[in-house]
Amino acid sequence: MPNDIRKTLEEVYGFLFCADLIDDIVRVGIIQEVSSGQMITDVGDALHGVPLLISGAIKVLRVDSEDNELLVYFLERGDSCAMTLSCFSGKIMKSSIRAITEKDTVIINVPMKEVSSWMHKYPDWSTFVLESFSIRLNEMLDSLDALAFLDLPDRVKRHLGEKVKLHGSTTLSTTHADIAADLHTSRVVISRVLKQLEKEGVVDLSRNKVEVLKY
DNA sequence: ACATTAAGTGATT
DNA sequence: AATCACTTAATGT
Repeated sequence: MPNDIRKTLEEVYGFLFCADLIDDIVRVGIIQEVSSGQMITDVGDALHGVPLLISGAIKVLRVDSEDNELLVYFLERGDSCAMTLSCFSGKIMKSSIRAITEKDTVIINVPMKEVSSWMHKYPDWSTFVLESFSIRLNEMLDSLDALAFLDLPDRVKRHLGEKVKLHGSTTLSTTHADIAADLHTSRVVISRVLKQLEKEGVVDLSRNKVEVLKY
């Protein structure tokens, strides 16, 4: 099994991390396999380590006082979470986001104290941390733009496009209510928007399924 | 056949 | 674009 992990790690992170760093990750990392739709982290949870995504996808959500959600961005293979990376002091912090698996997902969890020493030990690691921040920040700006500048039909289209890319399929197993939750709106308005998109030939609708025809 | 959950719709703000 | 109140349709037991 450890050899297996090493191989996948090399596959996903090999071009970023030197062999020594990969050795260290294998040594201290804890493999976590999570099935789709599971909440991994909630707002207020203590962050004990840095998760490195091996496969699958995770959606990162913001939550309001009434427990309504808003999708911030997705994390994919090779990504990590900026939230946890920000604690390189080694101090344990609390999460300000909720993380839910979008598909069956494998992550390798690195304890916080290791991570902080790697910042000095491995230039590869500090580069990875800074690059991750940069990517996350840009993704967040994209989401902010969508939220501020796009009307709902366009936001729905954008969201569907992202899901298609993520799942590698134009057939999405999702409900109108799920989409509504991600976009922080109500199911009724999503149903209406989707109906309109169906008339325009953009999607094909059936129960628990959205077939994306144009994106 | 019945209950449950998803989706559609008109009216109102 | 949101909410209410209700209907219709699909699916599981």
